[in-house]
Amino acid sequence: MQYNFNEIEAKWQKHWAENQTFKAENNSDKEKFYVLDMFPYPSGAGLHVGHPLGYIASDIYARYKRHKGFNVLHPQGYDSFGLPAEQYAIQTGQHPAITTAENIKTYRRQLDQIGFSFDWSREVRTSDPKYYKWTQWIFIQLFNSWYNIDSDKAEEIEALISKFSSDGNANVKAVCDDDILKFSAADWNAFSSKEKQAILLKYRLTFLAETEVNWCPALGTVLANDEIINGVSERGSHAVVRKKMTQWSMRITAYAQRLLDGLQTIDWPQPLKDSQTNWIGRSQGASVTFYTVTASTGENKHAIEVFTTRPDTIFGVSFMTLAPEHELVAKITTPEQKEEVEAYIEATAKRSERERMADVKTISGAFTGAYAEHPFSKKPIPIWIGDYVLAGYGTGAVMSVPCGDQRDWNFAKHFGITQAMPAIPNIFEGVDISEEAFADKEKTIIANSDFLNGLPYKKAVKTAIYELEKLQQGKGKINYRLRDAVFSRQRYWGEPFPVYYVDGMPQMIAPEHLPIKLPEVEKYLPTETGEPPLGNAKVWAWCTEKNEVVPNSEINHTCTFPLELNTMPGWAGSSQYFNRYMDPENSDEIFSKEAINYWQDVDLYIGGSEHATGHLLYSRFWQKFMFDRGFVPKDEFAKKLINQGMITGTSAFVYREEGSGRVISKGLTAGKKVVPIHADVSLVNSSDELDIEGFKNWQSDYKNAEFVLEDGKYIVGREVEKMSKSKYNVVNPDTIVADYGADSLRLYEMFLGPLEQSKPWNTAGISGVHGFLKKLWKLYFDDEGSKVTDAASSAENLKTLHKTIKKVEEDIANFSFNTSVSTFMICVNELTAQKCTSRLVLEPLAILVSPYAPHIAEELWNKLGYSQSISTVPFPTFEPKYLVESSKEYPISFNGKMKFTVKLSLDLSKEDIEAAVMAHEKTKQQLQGREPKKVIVVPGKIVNIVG
RNA sequence: GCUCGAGUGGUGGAAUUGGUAGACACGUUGGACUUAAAAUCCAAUGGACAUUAGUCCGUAUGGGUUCAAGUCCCAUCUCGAGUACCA
Repeated sequence: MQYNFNEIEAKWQKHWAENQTFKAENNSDKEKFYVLDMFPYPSGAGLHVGHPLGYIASDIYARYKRHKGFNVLHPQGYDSFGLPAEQYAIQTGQHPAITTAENIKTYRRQLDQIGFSFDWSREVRTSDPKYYKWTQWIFIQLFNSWYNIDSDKAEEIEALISKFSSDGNANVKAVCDDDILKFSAADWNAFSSKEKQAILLKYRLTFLAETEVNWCPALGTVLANDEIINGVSERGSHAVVRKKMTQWSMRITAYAQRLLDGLQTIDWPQPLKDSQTNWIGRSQGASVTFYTVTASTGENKHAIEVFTTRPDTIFGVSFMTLAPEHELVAKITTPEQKEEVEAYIEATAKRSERERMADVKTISGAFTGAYAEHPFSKKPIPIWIGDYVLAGYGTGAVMSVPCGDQRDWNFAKHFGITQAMPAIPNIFEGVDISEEAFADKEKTIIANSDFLNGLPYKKAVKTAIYELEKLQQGKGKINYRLRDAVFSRQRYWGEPFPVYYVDGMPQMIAPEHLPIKLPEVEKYLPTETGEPPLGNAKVWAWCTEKNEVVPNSEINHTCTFPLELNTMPGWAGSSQYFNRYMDPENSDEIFSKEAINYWQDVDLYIGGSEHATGHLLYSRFWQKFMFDRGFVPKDEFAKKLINQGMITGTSAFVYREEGSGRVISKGLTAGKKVVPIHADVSLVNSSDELDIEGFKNWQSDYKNAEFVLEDGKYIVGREVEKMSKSKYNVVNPDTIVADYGADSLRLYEMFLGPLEQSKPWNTAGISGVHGFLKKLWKLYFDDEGSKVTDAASSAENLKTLHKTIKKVEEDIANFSFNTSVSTFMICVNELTAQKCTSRLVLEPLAILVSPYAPHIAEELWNKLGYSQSISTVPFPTFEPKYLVESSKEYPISFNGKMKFTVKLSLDLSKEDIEAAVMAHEKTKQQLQGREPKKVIVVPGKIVNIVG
């Protein structure tokens, strides 16, 4: 009987689908286990071999947990809103929903043929109105919440309103906009409805704000910082400019500290935690207020607030620097300096992000002519502007301490010739600052600083803050780099907001009327007036009487109002999808209490590290919000997370000689001017030899090109790059599944190397795992049929089996799937050599292999006489008694170098071992009469003879 | 620049708390079977020297700790990922 993988795999995939083998129940006596993959964006290119890597790993884990008796939730779905489908729609006019549905079909077919144990009955698609109804619902919950600093959590806005009407806002401590005026209860009650709404908007967790955004004219959309790579859009590499816009924003900053603290409670990779920590960017210091001094005219003093991590260096301040965009610049600049300052501001505004990044060495700035007063010495300090100070961080102003900060030092040196720039004062004891600033805060004490003299860093910080507080010119402060997240996108293919506008004020549509479905539009581009694509919709108004979307022509601003034209960003749909899987068909609630209380949270989440500061941070934010409001029982959504590494492609290159146009084999290119050109990897064999005819047919430009060969062959160059269509290095899983089977693909992807490591794809080695599956098959069958007997298993058989059980369980616990594949190979090699046919060994072996190669395992199980699926059969139990050894091959080392081994009983004492080894003939030979200085004996491990 | 990770045969990689470096595969070479090929099976395979026995050298580089270092410490180099003037 042959191992016919195509037939077997099709048979079992059909069986699993028909019997809903992997359907998870929301109530069970079994313990729950939730294994989650990052759901894919269904792109038009389909899956390549890199995509399934994480899915195979999580599938092995999920299947293993089923064998261990858990009720496993292992869902899959699609993150199906996104820019590519929209861009395709713009180009072709094809509705993104159609493209998306087609792509999903391809993905589903490709996923199915790999034999994943997904519970497809729970599939979600973020672009499905049944799903995004709940994304809209969460948005409404955020809108109806504010962050109470006293209780340190989000609370209902109703509670805030009743506080306002009874006490005003004086005692409310909230995370909110910072331009809120104080009002009493009487004031509040006297406000108009619109005034009240405007004030509440400053408190809500999702709110409208005028924000400076990254505007990409080519895409007609705003991009998040993490969607911009090297100053251009991640997708399409279009130019990006800064622009002010009214946007929906999410008050993620309210959660900055809790997002940091929560990292301590979850088992996520350290590099990922580090990158979230850096992204949140907590820094502890002080805010200090400086007042401008005005010359004779006696104008108003202006307050300039700065944030500093070094209040201890307050006496080292020799000038101040404001961001060119700082609002005070225009107010304080003197008439004499006006021209220079304005010229500088204009020049900075012109510099694109890209230019600023490419050129960080250039120091530029301008003097405003204004001075501030030092809070303690009362001396005047010149106020400069410079683009090294960022408007978006801190207060957009810094107190410059050139002796303690290199950028301030550079700035002061650069402008040292102007009269406005004072000489650099040194406030550090015994430190030379003539060549560079001294930023090491621990290694000195403060000098030339009045009451701070002689104090080390920590004490000086405390004292400085204490004195600033006395003057009411400063206080200790914690600053975060994290900024509120912009939540509006000027796109078509995203979730519409459940928002309409009455008199310019946003109103939420009541949850019972959700979902608000995306309207049809003729064009997917922004409108000619610069409005988002939904501005093209003809039926996009909200009637408050009918409670439905009606044609725009009915807008009368009394009962029918315009709807929001922006849509939500990509991360909206992915920030709670893991909870929706728990109860995806529920149309009354986002999920039932029973479902969320049963499943609780994700036990294992596998996905790429590129989501570290996007999806994974936003999801944690929404989860904490959902927790505060009592919707979920856990404030972290995933206990454990594993980052799978990227599978890179091995690109192939041919070399075209400049001038002649000849295509030269790699070995002959030395000393010639050649341009490397990507060749499709399918045209190259495993010895790097190019199929020249194939290449000519593929690239007709080279139809008549002359190919210069070495030894009669054209050898291509190889380079490891990210797998991508444009690099012609994509390997499709379909052909591998057709040629070797899904089980081979699964084993091979695991066998390639550690899960978390990135590694190049190379199909050459797949014959190894395929050969293993054939050998496995042959343990059970020969040409006549089944070989399995009821014969007793030998001690040797059992030793092999239990060694394997032990190792595989350890490997799964460590996500070390590559080594368990090796272990299986060793096991099968040994059992083959032992001619093992015992059912007592071969049955457990089939179960062991089942999580990794489920199709062959099902078939073997079936042929062993069982009618049920192998998928929930208990995992074999490791029994140490089969591995007990009575003796050991001791490695005998001389001065740490292993020379030979001696087989000795493990019962021997240290002294016995030493005596046995010393008496050994080879020992005498090694020592050649010398007397050893020392003999190290580690029973069970090693003997080392020194001397 | 900063943060994190990694450097082991021709290749992918293994070595769980310091204790036999190179498991398991791929590739290569030789052999068996075959008219031939595929498939399958057997043997060899880190390098150098040595007919055999064996000797020496080997985990990016240079030091160190230790009876013993791929593993621990210090310094350096290279590569990868993230981040971008964060006051």
